[in-house]
Amino acid sequence: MGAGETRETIVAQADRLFYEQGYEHTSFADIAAAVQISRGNFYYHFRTKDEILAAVIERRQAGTRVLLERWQAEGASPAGRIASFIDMMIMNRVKILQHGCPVGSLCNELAKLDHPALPDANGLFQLFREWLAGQFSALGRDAAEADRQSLHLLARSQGIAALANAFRDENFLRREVAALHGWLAQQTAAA
Amino acid sequence: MGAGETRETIVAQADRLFYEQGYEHTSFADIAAAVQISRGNFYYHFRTKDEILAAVIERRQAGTRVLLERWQAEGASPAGRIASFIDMMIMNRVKILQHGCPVGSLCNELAKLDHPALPDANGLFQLFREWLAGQFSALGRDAAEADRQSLHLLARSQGIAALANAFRDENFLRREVAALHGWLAQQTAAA
DNA sequence: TCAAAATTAGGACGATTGTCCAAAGTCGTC
DNA sequence: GACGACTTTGGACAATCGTCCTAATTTTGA
Repeated sequence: MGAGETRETIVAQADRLFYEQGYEHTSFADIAAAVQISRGNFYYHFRTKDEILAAVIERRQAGTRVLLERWQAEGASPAGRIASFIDMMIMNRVKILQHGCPVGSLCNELAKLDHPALPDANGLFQLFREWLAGQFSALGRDAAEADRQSLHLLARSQGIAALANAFRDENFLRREVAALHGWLAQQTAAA
Repeated sequence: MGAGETRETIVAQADRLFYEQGYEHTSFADIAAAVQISRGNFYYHFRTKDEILAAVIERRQAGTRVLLERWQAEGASPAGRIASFIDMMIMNRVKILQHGCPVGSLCNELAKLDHPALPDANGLFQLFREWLAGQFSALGRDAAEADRQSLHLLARSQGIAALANAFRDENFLRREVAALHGWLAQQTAAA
């Protein structure tokens, strides 16, 4: 296996484990076992745990950018694109019920650890924030109001993920997603 | 210092540290240093880390019950009591901006750790859930609808705390709290 | 006052952590 | 086919973790 492939596998497995078990709770041994390589080889690709965290965050940012670009290209209207964001919680409902929001839980953990990579993790929120604000702008809102609505939608989503995870309640998740669609329809009509 | 006082001090400091740094990231040494006792004395009061976590959760539950009873007694109406819950985010805004919601972040962490105390931590959510549902019932909702509105409000609050913490944005927090009051007024009018 | 009980101090323990290294293995290239 | 670069291996390392024990100290009660 080439070095690039091994590295990519390591980052992918670390990404999954950080989501499922948390960053600090996941050890080098855990990742090495998941990738089925020795801890020494692990060190060849990443010298510190911070390095792999940075790689995981970078990977998530790249994935998020791809996702947003797809929604941008496939959405027929700004409202339709925002609806894609909302429906993401339905698409990922199984994992959300099990492990919460990957962005929110990571930022929460890194904040507690006072970890230097926290701003990069918050950058994931920022990607969604700016993209959503762009959609609300396209709906006719001025920049400040578009940002406010973007943050409102982000917050609603975070809360839904947090409580759906705590109560393992899929009905609640679907109900709140429907409510968000209703809110979006109101915003569209008010434009 | 009597044993009861020492124990209480330990739990109080552990409570604070678990909130500020997270449960797993806080070591016995950290707590002992905060209380200014030796680790050996620490072990005299709590034999395992799980035991102290259980004590912290119990303490938070007791504190929550006191808080809810005070709101129950001091609130002039169900809507006023719900407003007390919403305003809690303003009262605790400094800590929320710094460390998020104590309940949400603890449940999130324990879920990742697959910790046996997770149901007890979720019980903190349940206390608010049932109390809020009681208020919405007093507003005339049937039990199922009251529970749905309770969960909706809880989720909104969780999301607000999560994003206010991530972006360290007090204006956002105040704005969303105001929006929640507006939502509450709508619910009251619709009763 | 003095022995018994309760409390505290300080260190030892095995396990695990992140980090690091030396040696072996694998691969493409001349 | 052999050389040099890249990749992998398994273990060593110091530090820290939760846990536990024994001895010293303080408090209590007769």
